[in-house]
Amino acid sequence: MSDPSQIPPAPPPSAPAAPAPYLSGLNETQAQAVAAVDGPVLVLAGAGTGKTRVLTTRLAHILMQRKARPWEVLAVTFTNKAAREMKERVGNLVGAPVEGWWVGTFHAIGARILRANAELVGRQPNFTILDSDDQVRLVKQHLDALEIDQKRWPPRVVSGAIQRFKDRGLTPEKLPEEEAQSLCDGRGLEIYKAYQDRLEALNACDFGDLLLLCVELFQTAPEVLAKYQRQFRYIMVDEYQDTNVAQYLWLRLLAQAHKNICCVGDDDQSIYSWRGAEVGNILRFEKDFPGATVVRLERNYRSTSHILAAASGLIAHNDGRLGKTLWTEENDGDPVVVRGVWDGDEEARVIGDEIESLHRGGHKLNEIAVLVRAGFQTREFEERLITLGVPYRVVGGQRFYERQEIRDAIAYLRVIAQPADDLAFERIVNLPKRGLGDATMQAVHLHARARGLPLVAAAREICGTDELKPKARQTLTQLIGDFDRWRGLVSVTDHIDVVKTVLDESGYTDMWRESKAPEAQGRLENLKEMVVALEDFDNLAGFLEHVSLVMENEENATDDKVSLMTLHGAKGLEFETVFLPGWEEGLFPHQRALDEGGLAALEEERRLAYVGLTRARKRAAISFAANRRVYGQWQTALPSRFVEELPGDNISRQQEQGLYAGSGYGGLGNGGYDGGTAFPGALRRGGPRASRFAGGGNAGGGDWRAAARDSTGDGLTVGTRVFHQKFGYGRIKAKDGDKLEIDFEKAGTKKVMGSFVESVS
DNA sequence: CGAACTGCATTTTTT
DNA sequence: ATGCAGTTCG
Repeated sequence: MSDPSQIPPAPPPSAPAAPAPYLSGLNETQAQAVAAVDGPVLVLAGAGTGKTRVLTTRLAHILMQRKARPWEVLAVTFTNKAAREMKERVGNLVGAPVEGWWVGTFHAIGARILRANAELVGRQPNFTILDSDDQVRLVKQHLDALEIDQKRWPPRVVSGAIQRFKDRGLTPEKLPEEEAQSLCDGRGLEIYKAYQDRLEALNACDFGDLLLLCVELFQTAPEVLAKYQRQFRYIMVDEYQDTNVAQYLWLRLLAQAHKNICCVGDDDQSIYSWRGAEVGNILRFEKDFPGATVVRLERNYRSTSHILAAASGLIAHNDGRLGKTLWTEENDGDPVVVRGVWDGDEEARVIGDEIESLHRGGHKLNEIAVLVRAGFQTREFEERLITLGVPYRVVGGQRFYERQEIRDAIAYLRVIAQPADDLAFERIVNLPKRGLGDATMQAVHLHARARGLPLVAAAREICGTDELKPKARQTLTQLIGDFDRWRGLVSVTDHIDVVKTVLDESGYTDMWRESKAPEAQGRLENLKEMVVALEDFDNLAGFLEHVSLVMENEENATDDKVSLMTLHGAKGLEFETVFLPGWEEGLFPHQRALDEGGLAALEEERRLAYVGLTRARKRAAISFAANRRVYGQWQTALPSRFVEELPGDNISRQQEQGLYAGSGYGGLGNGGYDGGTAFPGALRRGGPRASRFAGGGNAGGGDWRAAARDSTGDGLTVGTRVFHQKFGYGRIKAKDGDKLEIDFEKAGTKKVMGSFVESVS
């Protein structure tokens, strides 16, 4: 085990005596994390503390000190982006691209190991990797076959459940009875098993299998495990807080021999429990790896102290943290702006105006982000920014390889590369329309089941019989002949030409060319783009592997645009200015989290808030609206509890926009809306509904939070008859602090804040 | 086989 | 409100 006080570590005799240049500029704890090369290490890296720098420097250090040769180093990430960045940065530190080391996502590395040992887990090395769409379709087929009510058990849900089993390392054999019972009315195990069997028959793996089958492989073939254990002298893991149980098992098995495993993560940024991530993995690290060195990176290089303190104050409301105290030497900067606005329109308007004025002042749009809780929230900002003519991009929409035409094209390639790929075959057998409809396919399916063959093989056989109508038989024979011919091309022709030929001769391109659909042109262009993308690969197989594992959007981040994205999407990024709209109870924290997940879910929402705030370098502005249209209905909203959890010293409520007056809305005049004082030019543009709010006054001044507190104990008890500016008269049904549930005579039951109503009887 | 209709849900996302 | 998916009718 290395001594953390060695900074830099004493180099071995063969290395140069002077401290390596790549180590300069690290702070003390960072250097500690880099130097602690042997034995288990946990690096708790707070937001903005130079995590990636530590990770890459540590890797470079291991390589430069000749502690290991490149292929003895394993570095795992979650996203391809992170893997790419790591490769690039380590290459820069070392001074040349590093060849031969194992860097990649869990899934990519899992796939690599599985391909090398496929036959040990019932697959062939060229197995297909199914994406989530395929998974759902496959599950649907089984639900059909087992006659399970798909209203009660939608394929998406069942597929998700199976994925979650796999995340937790649960093979069908290990699935606890009650888990199996609770899925598909007791037939959960049946369907899980059937699904797994089908994957094997298809020579396919889903994403979960890439890890779970690896774990199985390691457990059933000790000599294979031993080989990898010996090989990987040093293992590094990024974003450890996001690992699921399967990944944890996978890592633990691999690290067993040398125990040189370094996990980097931040429990406070764990926001993916809903997709199987186990914060427990990072919380338990020291128990799992006794004698582990734990290094806390607490010096933040990103944010001003106000932003940092606001974020720290917020996250301090969570229990069960490993605990870090972030600090910075940055200036105070501006306090975090907290702004209450009348409704969602106004929120978008205010933020839009502010973006515009920052831009006029020379602020890069690239350095501005609007981070929302849920995807649909980007819409109002889009509309506003379009009106203002401010360029923006919505990060994280539909991905290129998920588009219909791309998936169709890929299905053709999959059938060629992998004749047993039934899913791909079914997708394109009648695309473009060839007259191979349900009747034909039913016959093929029947035959396939009877003979235990993949669909293409069954189709080939059935064409030799007179089972099909002559026309269908002829078409199917021709299609299979085409497949054979295209397959023959692969070995003799450039793969790009193969793809062009396939798209051409199959009639697929023509199908879109002749289509009158408005989006047809765009689809054709996407297909062209895909062909261009092929140039980066040596062969079809390589391309298909890329497509299944490296699906990503090629965003040209070079254009100067405002980023609109979800809080989840923002993790790992930073911006000079960050807007955080929609901090309202029910939206953020999200109602679903409050209803279903209990305290754990609330804490995860809080971590999400923490992630959002810590994205900001210089400016952060939180906002919440008193009224918001939800599913086409106006609803009042209470400020998020997270707003109240922010330390008062680090926030500033913008007086001039303060629509939450100290006295509440009751009794204020019925004069027209005054447009506010900060943005006099911005006229209310809302629909007819908006005018109903025109009575909302702006008393200015006052602390709305104080108002909220004061509102308790002022006669608003259950049963009291009250008046609300928007909803009219009603009676208090329930009370929780200053939050009231009121049965309104006209508007029905609503939750409102006490300061919004006045007692009337 | 395609168009129109109905009903329904609508957090977060990577591989 | 809206969009999507599944179903039903022409």
